[in-house]
Amino acid sequence: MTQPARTRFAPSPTGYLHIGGARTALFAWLYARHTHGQFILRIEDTDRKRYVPDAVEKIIEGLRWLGLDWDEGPDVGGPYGPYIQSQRLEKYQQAADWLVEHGHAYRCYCTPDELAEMRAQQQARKEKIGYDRRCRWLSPQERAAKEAEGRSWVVRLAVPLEGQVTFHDVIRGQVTFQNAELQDAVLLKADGFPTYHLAVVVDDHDMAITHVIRGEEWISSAPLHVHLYHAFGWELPVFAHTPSILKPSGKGKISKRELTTPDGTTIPVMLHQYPGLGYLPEAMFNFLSGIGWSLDDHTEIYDKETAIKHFDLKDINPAPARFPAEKLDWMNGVYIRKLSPEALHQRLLPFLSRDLGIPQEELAKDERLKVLIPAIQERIKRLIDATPLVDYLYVDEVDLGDPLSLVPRKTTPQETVTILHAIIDELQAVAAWDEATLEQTLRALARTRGWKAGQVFAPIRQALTGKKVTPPLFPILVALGREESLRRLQRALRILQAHLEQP
RNA sequence: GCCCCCAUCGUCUAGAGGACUAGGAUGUCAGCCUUUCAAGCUGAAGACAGGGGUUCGAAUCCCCUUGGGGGCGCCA
Repeated sequence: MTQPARTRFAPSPTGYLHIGGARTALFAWLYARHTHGQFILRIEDTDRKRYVPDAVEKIIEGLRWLGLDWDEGPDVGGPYGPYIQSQRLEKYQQAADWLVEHGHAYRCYCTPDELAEMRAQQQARKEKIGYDRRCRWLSPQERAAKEAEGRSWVVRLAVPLEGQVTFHDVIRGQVTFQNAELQDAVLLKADGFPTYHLAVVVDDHDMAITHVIRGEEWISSAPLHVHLYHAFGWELPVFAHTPSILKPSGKGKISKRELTTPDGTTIPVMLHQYPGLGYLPEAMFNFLSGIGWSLDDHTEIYDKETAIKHFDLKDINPAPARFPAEKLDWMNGVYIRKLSPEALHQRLLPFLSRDLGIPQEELAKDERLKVLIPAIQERIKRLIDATPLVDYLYVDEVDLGDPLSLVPRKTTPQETVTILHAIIDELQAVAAWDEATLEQTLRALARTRGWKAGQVFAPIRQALTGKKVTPPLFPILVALGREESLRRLQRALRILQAHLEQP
């Protein structure tokens, strides 16, 4: 058995949770649960300029919807709190001071304007872009002078000038960078807030995180973090840089607040958009876990417990993946079909209520709807797909459109009038109004009169719903009841006849 | 431009030197079923990016090329 791991998901509240972030969180959660360790939620709100007020709330909502839970976090507390970085500022400031005192970092007095100017010059001379370390070599006297001027300063990491750093990544193996390629990154900003680099390292160490699981966009700053761990004399955590999820087009990774178009259709990339479209959280979980990881060589549908049992970081595929949107729809359909009719009924209520403008309580009691649930269950991929399959129940008069739409293929309008008459006669006389009896009766009618079943069914479908595509007829007849069904059939017949009598 | 990561059917993936005639899924197409549409079942087409090595043997190891992704901020 592997050692219990402490993993964390550390989103920045500069926006909402997107698919890629959710999948990374899911992997970190899976690994914590797999090892019977802990999963921690930490909020990295060190960028005051880009802070989005309700982002934390939305992110938490999204993670919970997905079915993730955390042992420690801003909302649940824990022994290593606080779990919000803006509440831990002293820790970072102390850490930065310590680094400066011990020669691992230095104060830099350059202003943003000076830095911009420096970069512009580097660009003009086609030199490598990056901080030229001018403040690293300042003499004590020069420093004293800068401070006397009252200039503000940032703390920068003094990276080794030569040699290389190597770290081990569970899903990529050894990764090596030349120190000469590294920047003297800012650790503490002029406003006293830490940058990501300082804050993650300090917090991951403080919170006893054993596995740093994050998106692959962090690979290039990992060497900086390794140097920080070394400077502090701390033990390195295990790194796992998760592959990014690309747009369905394959061009670029999925980014915040962007809707992507594969071939005309738009696909939401923010997690919070999915519940409202009628995707089930258990389907979403299953689906997301299957991007960059697979249970085995043939299992597609599995629950959380099974995933936990099989999951391992080292099995993550390092290659970036496109977002396979079509597969999500298929999988969501699978999960919808797995629901009991009662459960599906419950989950459908908010969507139908919204689309039909009918209070949920009213719909919940509607027996007609219940009759139709099993029939629509295998016909929808998302919860929002149900509305057009039941909306005809809730209209006073069906919109028949062109009266000739009542006429089936290979049938004349006159013949259709005859068929409708026969249907109405038959249904008025039918002994019991249940699916079996109705089917028997109508099939018998077709047989004795020499009509194809479709010639009888098509006009009924059209008369009752005004649609060409609907769930099966008999549940609809039962749902509407004898009286309403006949009323709609008679009205359809009248309209067709009237149409035929016109010159 | 420089650095890093990556490379199996259209797409998501299995594959850790011989078990590969490269497996599963999705999507597509066809057939069956059938009252429409679905669902279901059957079947088909469909991939190791290219080139060099290493080895008795390579999808699997190494190198190069190409292609994709990421990074190069007082953003995370």
